[in-house]
Amino acid sequence: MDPEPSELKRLSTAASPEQRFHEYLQSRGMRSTRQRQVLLEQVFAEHDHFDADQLIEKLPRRGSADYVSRPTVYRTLGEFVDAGLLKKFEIDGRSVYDFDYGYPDHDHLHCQNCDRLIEFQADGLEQVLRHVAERHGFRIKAHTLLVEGMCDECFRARRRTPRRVDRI
Amino acid sequence: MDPEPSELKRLSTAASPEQRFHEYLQSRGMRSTRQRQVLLEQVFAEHDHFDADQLIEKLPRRGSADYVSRPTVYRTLGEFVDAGLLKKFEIDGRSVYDFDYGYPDHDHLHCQNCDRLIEFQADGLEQVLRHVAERHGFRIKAHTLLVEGMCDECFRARRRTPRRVDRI
DNA sequence: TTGAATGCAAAGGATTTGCAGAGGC
DNA sequence: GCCTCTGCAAATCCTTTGCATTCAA
Repeated sequence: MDPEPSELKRLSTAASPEQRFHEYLQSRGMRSTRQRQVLLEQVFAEHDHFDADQLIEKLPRRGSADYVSRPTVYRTLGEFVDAGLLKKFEIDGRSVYDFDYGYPDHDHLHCQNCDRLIEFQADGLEQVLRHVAERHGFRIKAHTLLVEGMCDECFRARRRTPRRVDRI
Repeated sequence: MDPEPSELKRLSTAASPEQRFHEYLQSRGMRSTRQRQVLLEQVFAEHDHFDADQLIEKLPRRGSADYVSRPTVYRTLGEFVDAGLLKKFEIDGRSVYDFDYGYPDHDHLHCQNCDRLIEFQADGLEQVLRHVAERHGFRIKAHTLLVEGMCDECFRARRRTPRRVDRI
């Protein structure tokens, strides 16, 4: 789950994530608090997938005026997902958050060797899904496609100096 | 996560899951115990995805001669995955096990309304993935495609008697 | 016989919740 | 001032682990 620069470019969109989130808050009678601001800024400062702990590491520490507690981080991430800013999925039992707003649709390759997450855009996928949905009368809201395997780097490295990784 | 009869037919394969598992055990110097037998039978008695709790509910209770403890259930499910009999993925933070041996490749539609998991075979998917793998020099070992949305039944039901489901 | 496997109890780790005080609007 | 939000501490939920005992080979 090591963050790395995304290959995908940002799409220009009507509203910024900040604007969109504020609309979301207003429409629900929710308040714009310091904590929500801090998180909004930190999350959208970088454009990469992350989990709760990785986010917390980057936040001001306990004692700082901008400290945000762990429960609030979780609560707010849930709100971002609700607001359509982030997408959430799971790898090995932990939640990973990924950008869903102002980003082109994409999925991930997960290297079981180095744990890296690599974004990709699968050309034909949308069509395949549309077809499936039609056949089953299913209304698609979202999808997560996670491909497990070994990335190119690890494959080459292993060929040079073979070492076991998975189990015993 | 309500189990329901699979639409997919069983493929005839060289060895039965039982045979395959015994080979797996032997090749690793592991033993064929009563608990592993009980689990093997219960799991392959039905051909449907399940989680640990659903499996445990169907097992003999504490006190029975065929009782299997929770830790052993988890340990053995891991062995089934290792042996290539089951596939494991996650929905809402809990592990779901699905048949991987003697079954055609398939993925799932997950209805966010009734929580049902519907299997499907996506025709073009394999090709799409092969293409992605090639482009990224990625060696695919497995994939999980989970499509979230609303199943036909729920959609129709809701149109008749609209009721909110997701949040508040 | 002997080392692998099990059950028990307890630990672990991520995430959530109850609640009293703080703070937007 | 009212009602939402936050931080704290503790709880929850699923899953794993340590260890003494049981049991397959």
